[in-house]
Amino acid sequence: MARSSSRRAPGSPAGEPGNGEEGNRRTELIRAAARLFREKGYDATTIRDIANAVGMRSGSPFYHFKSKQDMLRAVMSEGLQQALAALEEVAARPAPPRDKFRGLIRAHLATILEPSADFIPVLLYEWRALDQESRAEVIAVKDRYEAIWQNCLRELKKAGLLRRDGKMERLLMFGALNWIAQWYKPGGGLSIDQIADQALEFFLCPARTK
Amino acid sequence: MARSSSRRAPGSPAGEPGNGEEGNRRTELIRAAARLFREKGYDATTIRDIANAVGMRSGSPFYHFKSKQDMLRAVMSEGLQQALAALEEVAARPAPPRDKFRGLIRAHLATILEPSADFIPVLLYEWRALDQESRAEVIAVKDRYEAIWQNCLRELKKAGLLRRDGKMERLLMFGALNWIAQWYKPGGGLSIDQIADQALEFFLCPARTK
DNA sequence: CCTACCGATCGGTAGG
DNA sequence: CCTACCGATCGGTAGG
Repeated sequence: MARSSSRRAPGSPAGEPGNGEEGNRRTELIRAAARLFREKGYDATTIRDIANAVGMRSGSPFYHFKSKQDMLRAVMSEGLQQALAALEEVAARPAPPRDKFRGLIRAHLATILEPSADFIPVLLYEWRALDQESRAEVIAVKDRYEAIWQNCLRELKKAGLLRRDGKMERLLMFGALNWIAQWYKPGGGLSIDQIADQALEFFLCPARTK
Repeated sequence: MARSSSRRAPGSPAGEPGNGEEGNRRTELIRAAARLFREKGYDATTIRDIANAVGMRSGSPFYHFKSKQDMLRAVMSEGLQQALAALEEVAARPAPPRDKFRGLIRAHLATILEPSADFIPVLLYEWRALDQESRAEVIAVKDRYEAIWQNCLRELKKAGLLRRDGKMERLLMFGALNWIAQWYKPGGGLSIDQIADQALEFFLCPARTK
């Protein structure tokens, strides 16, 4: 029952009357937590940091979350669900393998590189801070996320655009893409789409790349 | 002056008489710190954890290091210097571009995957925990480490084994390789050399890969 | 390198 | 959602 508040659209404006208020405060807290967890790490972020970021006092976040761990779980779980939804939308659109692959790369890079897209970087780099019990919930969604990629790799191989389509290749690609979050600065030299194109060219076989 | 103790060989046995004792205790502390920083993160690791790991009481590490930050700096800085030495040894041996590239990959993977090789993973994943003042010292060594790779990429391109040899390609490769530290479990299915060969095949152009 | 300790800060709670 | 607070723990130090 307490979970049903997460059904509300996360981006809806705060000015509206009715039961939207509570969900908006919760969403504000999750966003602030995601940003701080990414910038300073889970352990270096205090409840007081998060509360201050949304104009609350130190005890008040516990009205919305039962613990700091629960905030981390929410950041990772809800962030990954949004990322999966975006990826599924791309995967559902019919397209040749190479175009679909580029779409997946773009969606993934948007998820980890766009300003205020802190959720998945937190998932990637704060995983060990998540309690053992909460991990299964996230892993279940991650499996679906990875399956979409593995399907795409299979199609690419069938089309002769990739030499191997094993788990190893998927992990090498994920590493290359996820690492970008470590050095990319928004507003720098390259746009997300330009980076996506360069990664695409790096991953695929040159013979039929055009 | 205080730094001169780091000249001592880090692996020398502890049983010997003379001035070797102090350096060995310091080395034990750095190793324990590296392992704990990697497992739990810098902020989640306490001085007491590190002291206990080598059989000391909580105040004693401060006889060897002036602060917890100083231990992190030592882990990163001395770890990277060792990694650079290993990489330079490979780079100095004359070999065709493809073989040299495989040698670099193997050296790098050994540095991040071998049991008790915790130093560079700490450098990679705890960077933000390092004080601003200590970063320059590490960056200077990192620049030399990266220059070796960039040189090798240039030779690979000249030999027609690589399409592009820019900074972007180096970063994509580093990401793919460094990410392996996130999922690799020693004693699992693949050896480090087998992983190196698969990565090599993934990175290079297929036409002349054999 | 140990004993004994300190000030600061942390996650979390009671009661409203 | 705030006020006021608590027990626990932390990095670090003095003195030996």
